[in-house]
Amino acid sequence: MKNLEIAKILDNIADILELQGIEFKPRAYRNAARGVENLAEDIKELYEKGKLEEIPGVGKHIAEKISEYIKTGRLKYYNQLKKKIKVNLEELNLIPGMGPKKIKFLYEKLKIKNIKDLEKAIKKKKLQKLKGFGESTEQDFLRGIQFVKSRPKRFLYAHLEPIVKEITKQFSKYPFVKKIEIAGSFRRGKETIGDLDFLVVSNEPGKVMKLFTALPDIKRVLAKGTTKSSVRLTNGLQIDLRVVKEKEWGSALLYFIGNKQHNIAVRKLALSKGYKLSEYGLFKGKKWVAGRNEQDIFKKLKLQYIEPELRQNSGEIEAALQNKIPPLVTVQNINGVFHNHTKWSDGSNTLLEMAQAAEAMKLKFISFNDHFGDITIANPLDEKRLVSYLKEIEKVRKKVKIRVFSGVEIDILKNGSLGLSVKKLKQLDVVVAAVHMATKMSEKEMTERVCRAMENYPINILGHPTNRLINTRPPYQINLEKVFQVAKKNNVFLEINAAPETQDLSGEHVRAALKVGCKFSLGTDAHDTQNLQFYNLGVNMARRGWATKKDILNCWSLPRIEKALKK
DNA sequence: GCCGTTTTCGGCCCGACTGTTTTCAGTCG
Repeated sequence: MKNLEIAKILDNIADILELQGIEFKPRAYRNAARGVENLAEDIKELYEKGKLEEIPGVGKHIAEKISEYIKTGRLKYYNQLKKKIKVNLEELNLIPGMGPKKIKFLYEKLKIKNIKDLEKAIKKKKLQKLKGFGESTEQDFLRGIQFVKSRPKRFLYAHLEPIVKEITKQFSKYPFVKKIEIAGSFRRGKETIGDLDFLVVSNEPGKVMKLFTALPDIKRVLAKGTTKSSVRLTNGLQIDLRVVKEKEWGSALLYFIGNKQHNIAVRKLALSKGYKLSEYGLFKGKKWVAGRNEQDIFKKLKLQYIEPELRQNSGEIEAALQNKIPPLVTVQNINGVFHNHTKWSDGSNTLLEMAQAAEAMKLKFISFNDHFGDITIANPLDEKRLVSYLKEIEKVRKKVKIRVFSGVEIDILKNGSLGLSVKKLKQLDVVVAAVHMATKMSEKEMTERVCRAMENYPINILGHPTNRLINTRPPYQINLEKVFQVAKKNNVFLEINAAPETQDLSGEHVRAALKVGCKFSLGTDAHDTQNLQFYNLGVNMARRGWATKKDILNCWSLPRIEKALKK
C-alpha cells in the first residue's frame, strides 16, 4: 500500500509551502494527507476506479498529483518544490520550538541548513545577536538538538499504565484536586504513546502546578504556566497537565483527548450549527451553553456519544450523526483468554499456576497453546511430549473451577503446511496457527502460505496475523485483505494478540477485517502469570477497530465458544 | 487547494505559553 508514502509526500509539500510563507494551501495539503492516511483501503484501488476525489480533503488538483505519482512513481510539482528549498526541513522541524518561520529566517540570516549548521552557529553565539532571538532561545535549541539525537521511541501503552495509575492515585489524595483523568493518546487506547496528558479540576491551580512540577524523576520543567505545565522525566517521557474549572471539564476532556483531527472536525461541525467550541465550552455567541461534561456537548451537537478510542476523524463523526456507533466491547465483556504459554514450551510458569492465576482474575476460562513445531528457540512440543502435555492439562482441570482448553500454537511452515496431521489437530480444543520463521518472503508468497494453511487444516485461530513487534520488528509482507477473506470463508478467528509489544491485529486492521465480516479471538500470548493481566490491551485494539462483544469469541458463553471451536 | 443546510467566493479551529518584547509573533497541541 502506498497510502502512507503518499500522505508523507503531501505533508512534505505542506512543510515546504509553509516555509515559503504561503497561507492556507499548506493546510489543504495536510488535510489531504490526513484523508489519505485514514483510508481503510489501498489508494491504488481508488485511483483505478477514478475515485480519488472522494477522499476527504482531496480535490481536483491534489487528485491529479496523486494520480501522477501512482502512475509514474514521481511527482514533478514536489520535485520542483524540493529544488527551490536548500534546507533540511524534516530534520530542523524535529527541534521543539523550531518552525517554518524560524527556519526560513535562520537560513536567510545565517545560511543554516541543518542541525549541524545550527549547532555551529549556537556555539559561536551567532543566534542571540538576531532580532527576536536571545540567549535562552539558543539554550533551548541546544537542548532540543540533544533531545532529537537521543530521541526516545514512542512508549508502549503497557509501560505507561503504572505511571498513569500512580499519578492519578497520588493527586487524588489532595483535597484541592477535585478530579483528575488521563486524556490524550493514552485515553484513546493507542498501542504507543508519545506523551501523557492529564486533566485536573481544581479551584487552586497554583497548588496543582507546584505539586506537578515537583514530581519525582523530573529531568526538566519544559513549561510552567498558571493552568498548564509540561515536564520531562529522566526516562524521556513528557507529561502535560492542565487545570480547568468544573464547568469546563467536559469541553476540556474533549479537547485534551483529541485527537487533533477529531477536534478540528467537531469544531467545524459546531461552527456549522452556529456554535463555537473550545476547551472552555460550547458557546452560542458569547453565551456558554454546554461543557460540564462531554455528553452535554455531544447532545447539543446532535451527535451520539463517541468513545475516545474512535476519535481520530475516520468516520466516527459521520456515524455519530446517524446514531450508528456500535456498542464497543469492554474489558468486563471478556470471559477468558486464549493463547497462553507455560514451562512446557517457553513460558515461565506451570500449567497449574497459570490456570490458578486466571481463576484468581475471575476469568471463566483459559486456553493453553504452547509452541509446537520447529521453533527450537521456544522449546516446542513434539508429538510425543504433546501426549504428556494433554495428560497434564487433564490433571489441572480437576484442580481449578474454570474451563481449561487444550491446544497448541503451531508453526505455519514455509509451504503452508502444519507439522501435525488433521486428525491429531482435531483432538485439540483450540488450534492457534501462526508464522514464526522464514518471514522474509514476498507478499504474494506469504499470503499464499497463510491462506493455504487456513484452507487445508482445522485452524481455529490465526495467531498474530502480521507478526509485528512494536519499535523492533516491522510486520511481514502480507495481503491482509485476502487473508481476511479466506479466514472468513474457513471460519478462522483472527487473533487480536494482546502482548504489550505485539498488539496485532491493530485497531485499523480489526476495522478492515470487520468490514469483511471476520470474527476475532483475544489472545494474551502470556508467558507468565503477570502477563495474563494485559488482555485489556487487546480490548483497546478491538475497541479502536469498532468491535462489539458479538465480534469477539472471548465474550461468548462457554457452550457457544465450544460449539464455535468444533472442527 | 478545498469546500458548501446562509456561500461556487471567501472563508479556512482555537487558545496557552514562551521569549523577547513593551503588544506580539511563533510554536505547540
